[in-house]
Amino acid sequence: MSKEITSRSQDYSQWYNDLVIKGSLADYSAVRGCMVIKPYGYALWENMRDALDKMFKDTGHVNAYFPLFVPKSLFEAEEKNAEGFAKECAVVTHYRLMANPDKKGSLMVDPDSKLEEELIVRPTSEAIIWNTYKGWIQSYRDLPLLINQWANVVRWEMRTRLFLRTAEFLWQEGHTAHATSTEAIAEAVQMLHVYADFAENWMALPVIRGVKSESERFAGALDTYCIEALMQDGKALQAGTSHFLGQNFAKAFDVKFSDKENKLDYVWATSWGVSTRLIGALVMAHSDDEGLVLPPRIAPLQVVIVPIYKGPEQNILINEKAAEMVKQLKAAGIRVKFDDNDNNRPGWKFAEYEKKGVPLRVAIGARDVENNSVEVARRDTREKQTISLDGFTDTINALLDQIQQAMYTKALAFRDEHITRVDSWEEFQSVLKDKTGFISAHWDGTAETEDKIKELTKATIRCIPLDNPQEDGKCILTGKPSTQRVLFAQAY
RNA sequence: CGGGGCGUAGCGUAGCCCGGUAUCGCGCCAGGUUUGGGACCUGGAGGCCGCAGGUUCGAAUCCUGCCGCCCCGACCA
Repeated sequence: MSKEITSRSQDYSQWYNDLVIKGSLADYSAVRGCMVIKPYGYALWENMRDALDKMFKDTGHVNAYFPLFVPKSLFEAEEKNAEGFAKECAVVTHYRLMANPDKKGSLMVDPDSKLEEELIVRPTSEAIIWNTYKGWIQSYRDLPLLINQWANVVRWEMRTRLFLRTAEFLWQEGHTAHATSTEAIAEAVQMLHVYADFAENWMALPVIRGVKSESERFAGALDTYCIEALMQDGKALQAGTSHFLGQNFAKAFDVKFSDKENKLDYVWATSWGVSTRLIGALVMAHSDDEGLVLPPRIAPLQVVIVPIYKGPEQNILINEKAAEMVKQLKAAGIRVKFDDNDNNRPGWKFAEYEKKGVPLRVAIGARDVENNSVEVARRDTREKQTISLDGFTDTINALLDQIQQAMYTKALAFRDEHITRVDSWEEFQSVLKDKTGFISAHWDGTAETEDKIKELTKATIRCIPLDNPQEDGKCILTGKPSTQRVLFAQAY
């Protein structure tokens, strides 16, 4: 990692934007606060989506789709939820345009097309979904209801950043209904572990599993479980959340079921989601100054083969060899591209695929064909080695596994180095300022103290880790008694 | 909504203070030589200098208004 990104300079924003844009993941769009996800970035998202989707299905969930628009009356039904999102909603008030009589060639909203009831563009779908579930659930036999949807949502943020906080983003949201509180909590926790599993094993991104403090909790939830990751600049990023919603939404939308004893009760709910923000996490956790570094398991391209030749004879010879390699790799399920584009020279291609974070680059030239070998360069370490074409596919597979593992190990080491146990307020401030990262410290458990710390340092409680060891201590700020340490950090 | 910065070719920019036919790089097009770490040569295309108004013989440059973008705050379950 370079000095540029270890310090929290003002250039960090620029560094991040360059990675995303020059890595061909996404770009700013003509719509304020919204981004265009480019084909390469979308292919990455598809790989992430497919892996997650399989994990959801393996845990018994099915996919469905609900409307983009939420009538205001439904939106406001769950009071806390509505209040939490009210300040960032896009609202549809009219359904028609007309020619502007005062300005030729321009359109205006037709005042006669005003909607009787405004439609909220979903910032999240609890309301519309629970209104639907009301008609689907009568008996304990209808439970549990385990549904996920892949969708876009809109949150009208004042300031946006590519992937991390855009006005519109893609995500999945699971919404489940259960007969008992215990079962719903188990579901919320299970999905948290699914997310953590995905982050660690697919994205090579170590995360801390925890629960949010009351003031950081999802609006309308009784508990918010979360995974928290650490970025290379020492700031934390909430990478996924899973909420135990209690009976709040069931009560707001009157969703009751008869149990085995024919007693009526409200159902218990969860919701959980991860978004394209994960791509931002990926970029900030692994990239270096040469560009993106993508973990092999989700990289759109795992291997790129670059031919190096002088003259058409060599070209033909190398192309034949490369075609053979591509065939072998594809047969082994490896995502490979042979870049035989003659417009760009090898050096240009090397740099290009490094920016895009392709895990392995294979260079093949005349001398390689002669030696029955190729040169392989790892993106994560930038090491090059010459390998034999005998057992080529196995070697590549092994290298991809090694890269996946090494990226995780490296990120984990960085993360662990940046969890600091702190017992004094002075140290708390100096660690935040100089070392950055997570701080494990005692807290008196009050929202007032949490607010005060945020005001003084911009650090918030990221989570209370699951299975957090209990120990007596004194609050870092107030000195009041505390029973456990919690994790603080400045966050995205 | 406050504070700062910026709008000049597809992208990145110089010129603005001190007014006089818009600079350079990348990219693009054509041809050729090249190809083991972002090649080179030659030729070429591409501009309402953010928009509107004003001052002036003359405005990218000065003045006024507007619009847009970026950064820092506020905001971000």
